[in-house]
Amino acid sequence: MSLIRVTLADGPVEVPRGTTPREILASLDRDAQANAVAARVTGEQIVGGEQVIDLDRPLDADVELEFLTFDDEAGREVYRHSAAHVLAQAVKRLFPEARLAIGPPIEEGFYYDFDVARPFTPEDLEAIEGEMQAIIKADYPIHREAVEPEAARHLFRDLNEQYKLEILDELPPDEPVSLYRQGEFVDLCRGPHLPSTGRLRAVKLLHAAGAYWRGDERNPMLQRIYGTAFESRADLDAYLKRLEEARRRDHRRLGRDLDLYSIHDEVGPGLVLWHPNGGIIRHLAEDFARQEHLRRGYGLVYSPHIANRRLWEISGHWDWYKENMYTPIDIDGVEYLLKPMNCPFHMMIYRSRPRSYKELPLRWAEWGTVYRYERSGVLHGLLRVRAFTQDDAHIFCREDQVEEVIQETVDFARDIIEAFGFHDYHVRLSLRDPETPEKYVGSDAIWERAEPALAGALDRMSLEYTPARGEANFYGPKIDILIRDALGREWQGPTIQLDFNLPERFDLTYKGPDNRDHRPVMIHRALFGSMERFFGLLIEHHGGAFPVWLAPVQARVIPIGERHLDYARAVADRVRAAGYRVEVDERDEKVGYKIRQAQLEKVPYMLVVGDREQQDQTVALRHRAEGDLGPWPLAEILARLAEDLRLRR
RNA sequence: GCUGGUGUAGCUCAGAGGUAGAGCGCUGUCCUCGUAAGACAGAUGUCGCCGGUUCGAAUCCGGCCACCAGCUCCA
Repeated sequence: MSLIRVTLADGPVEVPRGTTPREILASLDRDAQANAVAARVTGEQIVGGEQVIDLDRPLDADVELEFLTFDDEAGREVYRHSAAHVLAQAVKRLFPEARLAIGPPIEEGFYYDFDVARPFTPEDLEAIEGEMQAIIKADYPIHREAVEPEAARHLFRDLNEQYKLEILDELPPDEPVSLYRQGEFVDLCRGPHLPSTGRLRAVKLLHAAGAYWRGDERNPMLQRIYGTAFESRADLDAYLKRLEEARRRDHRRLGRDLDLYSIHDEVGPGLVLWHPNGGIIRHLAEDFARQEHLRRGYGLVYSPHIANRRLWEISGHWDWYKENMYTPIDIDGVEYLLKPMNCPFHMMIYRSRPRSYKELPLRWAEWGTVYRYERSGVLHGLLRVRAFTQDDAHIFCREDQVEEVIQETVDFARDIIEAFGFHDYHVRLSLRDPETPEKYVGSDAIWERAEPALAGALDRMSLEYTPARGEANFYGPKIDILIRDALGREWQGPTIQLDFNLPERFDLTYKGPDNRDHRPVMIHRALFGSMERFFGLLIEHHGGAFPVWLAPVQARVIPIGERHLDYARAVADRVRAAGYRVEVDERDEKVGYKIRQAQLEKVPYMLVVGDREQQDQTVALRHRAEGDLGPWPLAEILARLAEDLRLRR
């Protein structure tokens, strides 16, 4: 019998060919045995160099072997993928006519899609979850089986699993496919999986929702069941609790509780009213950003909210963006359209006179309010609305300036979002899909120069990013910065997009040193993205407890009794004179009541004044998070506020 | 737009064919108070909208609107 060499974390071992990871695991300690969910093998003879495999998959080459647990992302995926199979098995038992689609693990759990005659009810989910528990208890071994595609096709044809057949049709016809069996259940699946269903410890179904087959709305709608799975009941409970806490940070709830903004049927869905508390934050954010723009060489421009339909025909929006635009307004027999974007106006400014290479790059910014028709089901608080203000800008430059301009702009974007406390964001480089060049405008040559220029700029800044093939706009590649909301969903914030289309359509040119006309490269960019969305994300990021520089009320003076009112007002006057937003709670209530109010409103500082403070000319300082800080001279409080402002705390 | 769910006081929610309820908040009066809710009293309202069934509809039926979760799409 031939031996293979398996290298574990603590050194190599020689084992007979065909030994399984599980057999090797048997020689390790109990914890390792209890925690392993799958194995990762690395080696020259492994397809792709490394692979995650079942614990029962025989090894037939020299490999490095690493056991994966739930704590490894890959291990977690295996665990949850197996949970999805248990879900499918339970559904097949209770609803034999259900057709299986797909059931992958996702970031925080798993789902499985089914084609069923009637959608699942909450009661169905309970029953299914019960059946899953029975399947877990039965501890069916999970077997992998490699078969020829034709055999698999037979099997699924007999089982009437049309979606599995569709998937089979897209797999390479001459490579074996893998089937996974547990009890009476069989699924077409690449795996890997847990050794047995009993290995699952805490599983919970969360909700059901419709989802189109293959994510295409022309396809039939399937019923998707979402669930999650953890290694222990306690971890599952902790996760559910975290979801609950996230709900408390939801900007829609805080927006109302903190009186920041509102949306009304009478105004219209997706149309936001900013209240004074939200308005001051927006004002401060815009003010800060505007200063930064000027400092970085931007010009400020303004444009109207409507424009002649002809402009949108030139820009191409009328052709390819029509479904997002509102119906025309008739003015003296001419059609005008509400702007869904600001760019055409900036094109016209560029074109308003001849341009020289000497004046490039030109950077023009506008806080432009745009109007887009969004389908009714997609609106979401401040994060997805129908009228929003972009901190839009267009940069016109020569091709040789692209990389530098991109770099400067990414840098600007980071400075802005980090100033607001966002340090955990995700950069995505959206590239074209070279398979479908017909979907993009601009020559191959320009794409081939531009894409590496974007990547190069990110590399030079040592920024980690995810390249995304096929995510580019049809008019050019882009860099997006994604920010998470309270529930972990990612939203596009800053975006920097190259545009090969509009300079062409508007026939923009500049005179080069050769005295000939050249086409400028145009870059769209928005750093907040939209003020509405950014505000929504800002609310969730801080849980409503805005940093001092943004807090609508920075300090509230709380007099203990009526006789301290004059002193309270005097304190407030001095704080206000120093430039802060301060108010006095003059209501005839107990201190505890007023403090509770201020805490709930997340006012950063409470300045409590009574006999002692009045006597000593001090203030009893309380911070919303740190609590009672004792007596402070006013001058020191002002110094502390100044320091908070400086550090954007 | 699609699938499912939900719309009752400002908020959170109970009520399920017989004339609208709680807590918080709000208003008033009293209390003059030392770090997250003082006491008492009062007012909350087109039960999302329109239509139907019924002697009678918040409740049953139909249509519409909005919201929530997901899908598709996107700043």
